[in-house]
Amino acid sequence: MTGMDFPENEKRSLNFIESIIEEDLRNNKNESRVHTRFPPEPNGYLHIGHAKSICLNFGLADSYNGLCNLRFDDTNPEKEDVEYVDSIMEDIKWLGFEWNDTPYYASDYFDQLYEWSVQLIKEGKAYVDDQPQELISRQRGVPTRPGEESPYRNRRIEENLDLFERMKNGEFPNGARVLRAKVDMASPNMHMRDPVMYRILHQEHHRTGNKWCIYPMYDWAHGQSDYLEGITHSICTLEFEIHRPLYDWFLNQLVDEGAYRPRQIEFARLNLSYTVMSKRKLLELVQDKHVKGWNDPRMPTISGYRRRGYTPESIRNFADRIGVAKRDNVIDVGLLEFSVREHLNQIAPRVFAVLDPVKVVITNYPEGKVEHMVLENNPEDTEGGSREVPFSREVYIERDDFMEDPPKKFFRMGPGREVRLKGAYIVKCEDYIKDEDGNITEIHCTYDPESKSGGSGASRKVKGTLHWVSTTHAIDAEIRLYDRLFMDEDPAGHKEKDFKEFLNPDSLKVLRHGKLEPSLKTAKPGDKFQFQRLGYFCVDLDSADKNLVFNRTVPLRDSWTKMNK
RNA sequence: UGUCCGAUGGUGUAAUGGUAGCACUUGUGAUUUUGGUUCAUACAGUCAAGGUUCGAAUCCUUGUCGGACAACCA
Repeated sequence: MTGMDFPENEKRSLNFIESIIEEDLRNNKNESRVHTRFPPEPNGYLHIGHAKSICLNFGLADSYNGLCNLRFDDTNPEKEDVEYVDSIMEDIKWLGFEWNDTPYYASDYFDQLYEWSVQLIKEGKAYVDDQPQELISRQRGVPTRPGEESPYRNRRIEENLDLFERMKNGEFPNGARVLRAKVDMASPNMHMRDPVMYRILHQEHHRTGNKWCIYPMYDWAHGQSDYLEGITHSICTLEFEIHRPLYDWFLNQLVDEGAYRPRQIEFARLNLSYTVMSKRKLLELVQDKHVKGWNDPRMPTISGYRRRGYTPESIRNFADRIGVAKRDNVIDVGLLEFSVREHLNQIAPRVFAVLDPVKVVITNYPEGKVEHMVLENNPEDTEGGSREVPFSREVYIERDDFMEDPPKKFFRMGPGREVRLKGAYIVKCEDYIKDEDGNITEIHCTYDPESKSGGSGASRKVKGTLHWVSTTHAIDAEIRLYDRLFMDEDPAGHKEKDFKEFLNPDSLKVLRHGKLEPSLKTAKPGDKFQFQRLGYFCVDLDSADKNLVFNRTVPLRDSWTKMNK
């Protein structure tokens, strides 16, 4: 793996999974191998929650010189699709990870799983149940009381064998029969009450086509897949904790005591404030066209963040910061944004862009004169170089940067005040013009020729510094200021409500006439910039008219707005 | 009145019987050609009650609170 930005010398303490692994290593368990896996179901795009799991699984394999498989958990053809398979592989690569060997698929094990099922039937540990779903569910009962055994539970082995084969051969319709493991109907753990191993599903599979019409359930497929791949540490989220006894039960039926076997370890999934991360809900947003696709920049998907301008490094650093534990958590989305700013601050060139322009005329600056001001691209990057920005008699500044009657703590332009136009001159506001509605249409300034940046008189200090764009040289661009899409502060708390009530109506604002400095003319899709005082922006490309379009990745940290609250 | 899991500053996460540390947030200050960045500094924590121990966030007991589990989803 490449590009992890952790200082080598920094001593990192172990999280609880690392502690478990190190103990296994000390005990020489499984020949001291470390082999993890990332097992998404290809039924949606990866989101920021998956990023945590990816960083964990691939990161662990990396730090213990082990391997990490990518395995598609494709046991339910009703929801799955190759589009998702492809996007998942793309997103993992983009995050900077490489999976062991080739991608693996649970569907590659359908034959082996079938064979093992036959073996369990022969051993009297599995049976075919003819009852309808509702009845089976009712017999399972409630967690506080023992369940009731199915009348088919003690069916003859030969009959089970025959029925199971006929299930496989397609002799029965969907839902007619299931194969169940004979575990314990009285177990306080509902998952142990004779769980379903196979259901009948006459449904084409995106990889096995029409070969199968019975498909294994998660519990019957997952641990066995881990075993077949030589996984040592099967790391999953907390909701599978209660499945672990069943995970172990199945393995115990197939594997001798003391032999190699995988071990399931659970951690708390990521919850992000203001962010909905349920695949079901995200799918609904896509299908109902609230967003333009899974990679809409407002989506908390990996591909959405990528398009919005997040970097893989920042997401990996975020994953490292939030840590791993078993306690339920809600991480402030501000921490993700901090991680993004932190990285973008190092790599993104500063440029001038004016989103809400008002014209400034420098009355004592010669008409027609143009000076090319030299500006540092990035003060955080000594090798970032510099560029020339044309300056002339008329420039745009941000409407917010002028106040007719400014309060004391406002450092920017106001009548009679002096400010510096960054990289150029100190100007003084002499006058301004308003239209009949009271809107300011033009500001008149004079400039101090001695104050040119880099010149002998440049040391004079003024309170404020403004960004600007020469009116005759400015280029236009569409600039999208994305806001948080979801208002859902506690995703877990509102699960019964329609989450769409929490959609933020301001989540997409388009400013069609941003004025940009001319160097941006050559910007390419994916290029990232800091628009001074406005935030970090990433070039999207509007496929329709090839106009320059910028997505705001994240606003700057803004203490000015805080001061005014 | 089931089983399993969890509980450390506002939010997260370390300390594995021996100094409760780190990050984000927040406050203050310094630097600054953007009020950003950077740096310094401050505030703030072991759910409760017992027990074991020279010593407990850590081990034990009880309680409280929170989460997960009753799909032919994963």
